[in-house]
Amino acid sequence: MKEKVFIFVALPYANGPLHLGHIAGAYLPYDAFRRFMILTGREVVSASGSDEHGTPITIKAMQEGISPKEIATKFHNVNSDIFKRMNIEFNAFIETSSDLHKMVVKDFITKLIDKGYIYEGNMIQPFCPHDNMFLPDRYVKGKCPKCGYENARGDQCENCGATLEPSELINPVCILDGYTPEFRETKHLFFKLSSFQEDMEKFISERKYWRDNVLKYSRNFISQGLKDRPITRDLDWGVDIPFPGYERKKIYVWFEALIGYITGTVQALNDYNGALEHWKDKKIRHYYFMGKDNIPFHSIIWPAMLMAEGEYTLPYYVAANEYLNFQGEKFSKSGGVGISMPKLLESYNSEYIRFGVFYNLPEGHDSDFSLEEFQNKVNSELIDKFGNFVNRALILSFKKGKINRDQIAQSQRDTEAEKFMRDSLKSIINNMENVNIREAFKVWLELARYSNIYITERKPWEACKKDDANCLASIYTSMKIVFTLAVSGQIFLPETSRKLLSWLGYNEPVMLHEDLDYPVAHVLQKPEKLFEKIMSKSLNVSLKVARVMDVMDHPNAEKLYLLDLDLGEEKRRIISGIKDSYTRDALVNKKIVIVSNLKPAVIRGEKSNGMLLAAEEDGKVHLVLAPEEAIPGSEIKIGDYNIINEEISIEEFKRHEIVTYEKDGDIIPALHENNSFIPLTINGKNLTIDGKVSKGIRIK
RNA sequence: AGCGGGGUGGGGUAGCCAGGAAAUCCCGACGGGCUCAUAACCCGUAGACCGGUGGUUCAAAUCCACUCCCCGCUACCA
Repeated sequence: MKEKVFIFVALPYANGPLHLGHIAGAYLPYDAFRRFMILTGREVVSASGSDEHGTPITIKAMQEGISPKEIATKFHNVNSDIFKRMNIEFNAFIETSSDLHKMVVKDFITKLIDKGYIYEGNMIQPFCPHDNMFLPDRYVKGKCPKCGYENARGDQCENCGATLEPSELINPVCILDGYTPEFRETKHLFFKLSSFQEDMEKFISERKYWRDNVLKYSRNFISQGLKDRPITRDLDWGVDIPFPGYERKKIYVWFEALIGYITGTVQALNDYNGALEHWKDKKIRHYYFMGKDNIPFHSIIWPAMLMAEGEYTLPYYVAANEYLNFQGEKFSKSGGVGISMPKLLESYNSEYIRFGVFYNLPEGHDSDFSLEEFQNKVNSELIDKFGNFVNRALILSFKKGKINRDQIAQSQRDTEAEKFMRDSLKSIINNMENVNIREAFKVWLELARYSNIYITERKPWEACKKDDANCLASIYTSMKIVFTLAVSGQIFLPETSRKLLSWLGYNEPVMLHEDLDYPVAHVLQKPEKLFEKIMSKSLNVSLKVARVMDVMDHPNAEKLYLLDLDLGEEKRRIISGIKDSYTRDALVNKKIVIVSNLKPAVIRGEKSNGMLLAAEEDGKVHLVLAPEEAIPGSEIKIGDYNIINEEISIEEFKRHEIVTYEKDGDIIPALHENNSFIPLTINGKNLTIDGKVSKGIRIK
């Protein structure tokens, strides 16, 4: 009978599209592990879903004038699509606003109430009379009573680090509308987490095989003493509470989202009672994947909830990853750092993205993702090393025709290569078994590198001219390695592996085990290229031509202008500090160049949607100008860069050094990179600089 | 302020928890080889006193103490 395994991933919050950090931190490692479990013969049930309730979604909905459900559904669909395109698969991907989930939660909580782990208590909560709602602690800000910092949040002061209650703040205000909140007493249900102090200590001490980061966080969390936690909130978007007197409240999201794992199991098996029976089956191992911020919820709180429930199986493994940063900074949608998955998928093949993430998996510690390194690694390691070896072997084998195992006698070098291959395979399996996905991946890649050396040393192309024995043995051994790479590669690069296997005549997934059998080397059709190299480099800087329509003085700033710009289809207003160098009349109708994908900024009370390019020398500003015939709104070309047009922060823009550069006697703007200068052009013509400037001046 | 991560050849990294001969891999530089292969592949050379100081040890990039930098989190977000 097949071993059963449950694999879960933290539910993504449905208030925005996932970015690469989420994918690397949880979903892709999960997907590799799930594929591995299936390929090694386990019967897998896996689940995740959209976490759709909670205040942030209701607020976003209010701001956009639509219902919370619409927001949730929108991002549920966006994220489902991302998973599909990334080949990240689930047996069930639920929505927490579904009837099924509400039913599961209700049953779960009822059981906890019956067993006495839920009690009623009162707490003082800030209430905004203007919005007519209770506010989460962090939605209140005011002066810190400890250090006097003006912008302290209701839960903690960022300046001195003090943990606060919203009611302690001096002059508290609601961050949504600035009104002063009232403090009202409100009753809530509490989960008796405190009664699991000893059980949790024991639970954690029994899980020495977990990763260090998880153990550290968990021990730290427990040692501070487990406190009871409220599990209800004064909200109208969430799961109802099956308890009299709570008709106008909902379950707090953290409590309810965790129960989504049970909902997911029910949905995957399509059998309510059957799924719950499986949850009671202690022989089934439960694996959880998540980012590090989610550790205590999965290593402490959820296990405690399960202990309270009494019958369900506790987590076997909690795999938390660290963070993937983007070019040195944390991914942040709102801060304009990083690229969203939809954009990334527009530019790159999902297999490349998977490769790039596995290569840099933030398993033991934070790691960094930069587009440049990503392309470099895809080109040099995936395509040059792996792709090329596979291609060499396939072509040799295709030309030679079918080779049967009985036909060959391996040389010592062949046996040595085969041993290396076997050891690699064992190591991949072993590492995957212990959820060391990064290491497993490295071993897989190392096998490809080794194999290039092997095939170069054996020179089948030469051997085949002399004697058949060496020719056949070396080709057959090479193909054995290709087969091994393809089979084990199904974990990481499913499409590439599927393609490879089909060329070898395997049209179904091939199960993974230490004694892979490959009796006949036979390449059915002339092999195609597995990969195309990433040729164009990407740059997330969108520069556009803009015609100045009107110029006004900034109402609250002496040195600033407001410029109304014509960008073809679009009109924009930007703010610029060029009053000392340009009069209003000198500006009107000029064709200037702006950074169009900058995150809008508010400067002295006026909103600026972009920034113009100019060089400043000796206090005088020189505008970057587009040729007279340039069409407003058209995009500037920067060498052969592929321009990604995604909102960026000013800091990120400033990393790109645009300078004045002398070419054929003219001073023109160019991007300075790796000691070379790439001119900015439009329709093949260089941009110009207004007035006389020296070369090498920074443009900003 | 608290918590977390990091400082290793020109750039990016592995190794550190379980200390041990020549510190890994990719890019880049230089020289050579090969031609089955996707301007690939293979070999070789130069280049790192492993942030600093002190300690433990026969032995430290690796353990301990102190110290100096960097970055992230403590806003909705892994």
